[in-house]
Amino acid sequence: MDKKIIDVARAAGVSPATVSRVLNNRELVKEKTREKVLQAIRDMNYHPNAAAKQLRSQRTMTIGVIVPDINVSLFAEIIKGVQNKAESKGYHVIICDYSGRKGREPDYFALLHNRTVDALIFVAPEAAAEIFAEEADKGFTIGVIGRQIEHDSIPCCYTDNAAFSVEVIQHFVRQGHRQIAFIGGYPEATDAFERLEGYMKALHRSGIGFQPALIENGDFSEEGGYRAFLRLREKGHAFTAVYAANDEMALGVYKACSELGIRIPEELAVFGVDNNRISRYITPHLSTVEQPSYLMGSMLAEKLLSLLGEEKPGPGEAADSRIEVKSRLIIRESSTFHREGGSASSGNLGG
Amino acid sequence: MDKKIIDVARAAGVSPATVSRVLNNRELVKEKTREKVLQAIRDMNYHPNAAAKQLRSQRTMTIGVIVPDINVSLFAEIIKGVQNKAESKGYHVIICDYSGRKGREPDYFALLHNRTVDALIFVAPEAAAEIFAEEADKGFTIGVIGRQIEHDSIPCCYTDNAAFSVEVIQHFVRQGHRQIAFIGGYPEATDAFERLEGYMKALHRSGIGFQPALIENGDFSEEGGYRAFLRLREKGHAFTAVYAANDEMALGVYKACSELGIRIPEELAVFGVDNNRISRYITPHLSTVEQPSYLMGSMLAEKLLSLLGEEKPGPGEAADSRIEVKSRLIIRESSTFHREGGSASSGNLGG
DNA sequence: GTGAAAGCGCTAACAC
DNA sequence: GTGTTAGCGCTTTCAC
Repeated sequence: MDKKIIDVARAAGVSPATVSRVLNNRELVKEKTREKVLQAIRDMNYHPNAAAKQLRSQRTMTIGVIVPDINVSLFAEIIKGVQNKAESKGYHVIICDYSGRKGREPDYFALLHNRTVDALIFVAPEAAAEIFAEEADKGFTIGVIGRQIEHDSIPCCYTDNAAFSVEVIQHFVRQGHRQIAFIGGYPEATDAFERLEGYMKALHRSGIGFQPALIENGDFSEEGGYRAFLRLREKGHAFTAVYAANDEMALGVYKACSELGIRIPEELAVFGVDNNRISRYITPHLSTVEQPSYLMGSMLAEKLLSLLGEEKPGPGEAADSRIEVKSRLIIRESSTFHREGGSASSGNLGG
Repeated sequence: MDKKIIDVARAAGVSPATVSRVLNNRELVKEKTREKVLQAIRDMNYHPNAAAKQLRSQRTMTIGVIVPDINVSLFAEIIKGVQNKAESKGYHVIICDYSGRKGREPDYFALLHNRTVDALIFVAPEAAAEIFAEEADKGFTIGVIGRQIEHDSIPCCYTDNAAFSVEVIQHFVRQGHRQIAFIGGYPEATDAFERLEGYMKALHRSGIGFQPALIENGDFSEEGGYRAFLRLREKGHAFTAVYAANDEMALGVYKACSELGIRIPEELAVFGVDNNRISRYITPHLSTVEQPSYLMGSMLAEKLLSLLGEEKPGPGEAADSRIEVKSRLIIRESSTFHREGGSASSGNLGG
């Protein structure tokens, strides 16, 4: 078996309590004693048992992050942001990938219930908001990334999906587009929904108004975007531009266009979201929206960690921490072909 | 505070020991007693405290995975493989991303020393093999992915880097290439080194022999590949094909070619490794090698988990678990332009 | 088949 | 400043 604190204590000629004090630099310890203890620790290569420490101190020094898929760069970057911040404060991070397990998010609360983690960060655009509120009300420390949560003790870090979507549509309109289609994500995903709202708002402001026929849902996947695009075409309503709620679905549009011989951007302008690395390499380069994902992870982790440091706020006491971060449009070739006139009749797709 | 086992015991009218037996379905418990206990657990929404359980049982039911960068698809897939297998056996996974911390791998052994994890999986191509051996000899359970380790109690799962590299070069030779350059990774990375060995072996077998001037190291990054390619050109030794030890560096070659007006594959054939998703989208599509990354993660996790289940093998007792998996070439446009003749003078690059 | 009791290795009062 | 002691919540002999 490993060495324990009592062994170190004996070797240093002190009590276990003093060793503990040195280990956690809690109270003052005489410099000479501290040296002796440190030396003994080094000599015997002592490592405090994490479980015992956790059991006694009631803290695990660990936070969890729940993401839809670690193999999506956006989420991987968020994780790195969280991890970096957490490690700098002496915390560990445990990552849960729930790909293919939509709706199982509540399972992860067990990590909180059995005290495996001190706090949990959710990146779960489609989970019902109530499940978060319920846990927070029980006194658990949780945070959410990528969506706004209306709950005083749930910090969240998000970007204004509607705002940048308005910019995307305005960009299309400036290029002369009037018939603009939208491909959304899962119906329940809040971020995709907000992007749809921005799309409609912008169309309305531009005096264009929206056509229900120009809206389809993909499922955030390339294949879903591909099929959504084909459905849009089948409806026979002409359009000259497509705004896809993420880059994956935009790639699906590329695929369909390649099969159908539709030229991007001359015949169809395309815009995505996420700044997936592929968007920079594919031909033509895909216009997209960059979210500061690493920053979002880092900022929310910081907020949560500081919450863990404080005394638990009483029920109803506000944590007051909604962090909004800016996203920016990256305009590339796929959306920059200026159309003459821009009248409805210039549409040459659909039907 | 949360409910504890004694609360459940009281509610069910039994002793804590019995509740524990039900929880871990250890020994036989009368069906009726078990029902009562289960009901009480449900009623009070009881969750056993993980730290207490760990401290008492000396097992954390957690394994760790150390990867160079979670935002590299190859590693993300390995992780998913590990996670999937681990979860199916009731284990948690904790992931450590050491990007930008090359050489700090030994730090992660602390996870083992303080019993935060029961086992550790390393995906660390450039770490010194001795550090693993040292830990394994101390009785810790560790495994390695992506390289072969000559140590009886360190299971590993790897692919034959030299073998597929030979195939890559043979493919080039069949296309008529004679002057073939190689861009390696970090000098210490075992996988990149084995790819270099395969490259040299194939050249030798084909009766071509190798030119030291045609070998440069990148650092597995796009930028590194870019610079390595420029260095190769500066040396003035003509070549018509490049084998890059990973796709990232191949992308760097693409970038350089684009700037210099070199056409791929007509003037230069390119081959990468990893089947990075971008390789399928970039123009021209990049030929590459696909490693079964998810499978590697899953298989090694299974091996390690089964090791944890057994009694610790005595020192010197073999775990006997080197798992070799097959990789396959994916030949795309970047390497399929057949050259006439194939004489040395047909080289038109370099100088 | 079930209960009593003894710790797992550590930290936090509380003494001194 | 440092030592003593009492648990944290669970599992696991050992009785019965």
